[in-house]
Amino acid sequence: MSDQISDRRAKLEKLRALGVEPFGGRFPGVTPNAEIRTAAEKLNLQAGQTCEDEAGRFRAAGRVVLYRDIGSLIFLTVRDWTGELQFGLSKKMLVEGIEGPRGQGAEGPSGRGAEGNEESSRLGSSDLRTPEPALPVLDGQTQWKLAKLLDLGDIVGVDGRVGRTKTGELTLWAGQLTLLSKALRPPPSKWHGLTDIEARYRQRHVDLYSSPESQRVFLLRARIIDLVREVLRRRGFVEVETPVLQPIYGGAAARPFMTHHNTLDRDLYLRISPELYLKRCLVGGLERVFEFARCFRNEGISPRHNPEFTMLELYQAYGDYHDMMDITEEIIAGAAGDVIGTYAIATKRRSDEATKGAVGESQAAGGVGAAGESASPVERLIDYTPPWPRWKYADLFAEHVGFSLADIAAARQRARELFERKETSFDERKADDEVVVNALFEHYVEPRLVNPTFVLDYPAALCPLTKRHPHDPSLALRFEVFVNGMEIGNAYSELNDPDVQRATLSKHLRGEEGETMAVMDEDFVEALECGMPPAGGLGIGIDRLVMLLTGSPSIRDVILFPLQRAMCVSARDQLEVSEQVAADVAPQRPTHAKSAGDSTASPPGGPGG
RNA sequence: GAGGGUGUAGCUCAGCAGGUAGAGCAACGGCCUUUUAAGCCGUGGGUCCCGGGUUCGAGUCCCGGCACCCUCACCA
Repeated sequence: MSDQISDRRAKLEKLRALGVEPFGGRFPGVTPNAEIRTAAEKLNLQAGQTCEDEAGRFRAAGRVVLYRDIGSLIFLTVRDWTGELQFGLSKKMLVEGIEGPRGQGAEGPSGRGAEGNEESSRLGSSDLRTPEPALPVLDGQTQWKLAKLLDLGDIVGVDGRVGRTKTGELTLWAGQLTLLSKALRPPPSKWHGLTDIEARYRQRHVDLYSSPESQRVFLLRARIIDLVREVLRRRGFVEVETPVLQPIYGGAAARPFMTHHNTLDRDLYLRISPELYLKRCLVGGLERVFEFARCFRNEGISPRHNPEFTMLELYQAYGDYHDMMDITEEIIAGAAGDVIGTYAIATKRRSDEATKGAVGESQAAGGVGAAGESASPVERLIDYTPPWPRWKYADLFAEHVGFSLADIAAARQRARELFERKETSFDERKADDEVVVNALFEHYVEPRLVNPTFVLDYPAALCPLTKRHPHDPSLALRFEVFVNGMEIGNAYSELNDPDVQRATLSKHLRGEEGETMAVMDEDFVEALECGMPPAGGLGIGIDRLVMLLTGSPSIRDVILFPLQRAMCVSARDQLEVSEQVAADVAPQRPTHAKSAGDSTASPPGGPGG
């Protein structure tokens, strides 16, 4: 075990000996740091001045990120999820009790303890809730000793008054200091946070508390999802939940994860798409439905692919894919404008990629072409201002590939050239015509679609779940939206003819490597036979959307806990050490944990039910 | 699955012609009532990712493995 951890454990015992509970308890009435800052601005405090009246009293809490001990005076920089604030701890103030100790009831002045008051009025009369035992009020001497034992990473609370130091820094001068949680492991440096990308993914909790930029991404993700819900509710959609465990997978072309239900003794798949169930909802008369569907695809991992990801899917009865274009624009441009605050958002690259990656890239690209621009990272500014251009698939193909997609001979020849030059592993000899054409489309066209672009009217053979174009049955009423060369949305005028559906699901296209959308689901086709209203359907990759809007270079930067390989041996050793410590500590816990002794109920930490 | 890169103290990183493993921050002891990544004095801290090999001697060279990042392929 590292010395720093044992040092901190030693402090833990010192604190207990002083009568300080190191892991705190309920601490109601906390004002977020950002709010304290805003409120304090209005007080117009001079440097060196502390606010003497009620308007300057606050209760604040957060994690200690900087600790400056000047002897009889300690300054803490404390961070919560709204920002940072300096706490001032003065020996004189704490020991002599200049602020006067206040009991647990101290909710702060009226208007600020609102949260606490509301809770107590709601819960106060209820016998169901026994109030948590108040933390013992510490005398001034003990509080000062506590202040001296604080470490970076500890979570503390303070009741105090705002003021400004000689240098003008806004400071909450503590009348009372409360330890809310001791940190037994040291945090990463405040200035660098975790820069090791692997550590950021494996120990996301550390990444989050040490990097406000990382926290910001996930707070924005939540707001983007909120905004999507608002847009859809306003349009009359209802949110539903459909099965993740499915007897037959469908709705997309992908390899599934398999699992098994023991009691039913039946193999099941984790869904690759919610589509077929949401359409059953349409059959059932739920006319506008959506789902934030966690989907699972057993395929490669890349900066744009995670084995589990979140897809928004929605279906609107009596609509078509043009309605879906409007919704797509409203959702994505709306999220850019309302959540991010601008229609112009830059993409980013890994910061270390600029130097390290460039070496490998230029070597790899050495034979391919003189495009030495890869040496410098590309940051693109993407413009989400609606409306977005709408191009036909065939037109884009002709423009960028150089001949008509009807010229199959030319397409096959071009595909063979790419294959022979090893620019792609796609072998046209094993593929049907439409698959060859689409491979060229993906190679030549998609990377060039940087600003948001709708691509309309795909070859019907590629779209087994889509209604045919009324004037040209070789086309499907489908669009995909691309941003920064990446597909982020896909929509159809939904196929609702059960006979056509049965036929397309029965037909397997060659060239899809065994992955095909055409998995026959007789139960689904029977549902269509009951009559599904004509409808527009849309899917948007939420993770990718969040990537784009937050300028994150990898999908793993927008997924809290991305899947990682098993940890290496040394990391497991560390875990074993932790378990050893837990075993050592466990027997003495009851002296501090009151509930453990007097309760026959649930095990510690259990839900109690 | 193929190719390239990375792995050194709690964190961020140096070190390389093979010759006792370094800095800043963090930690530990001491001083300081207005600091701003506080400062000053002193101290401790390493399976140089793991396993082999070459060598008198390997963090450094060679081989194998693991993890992560990037590119390509499959896919959203």
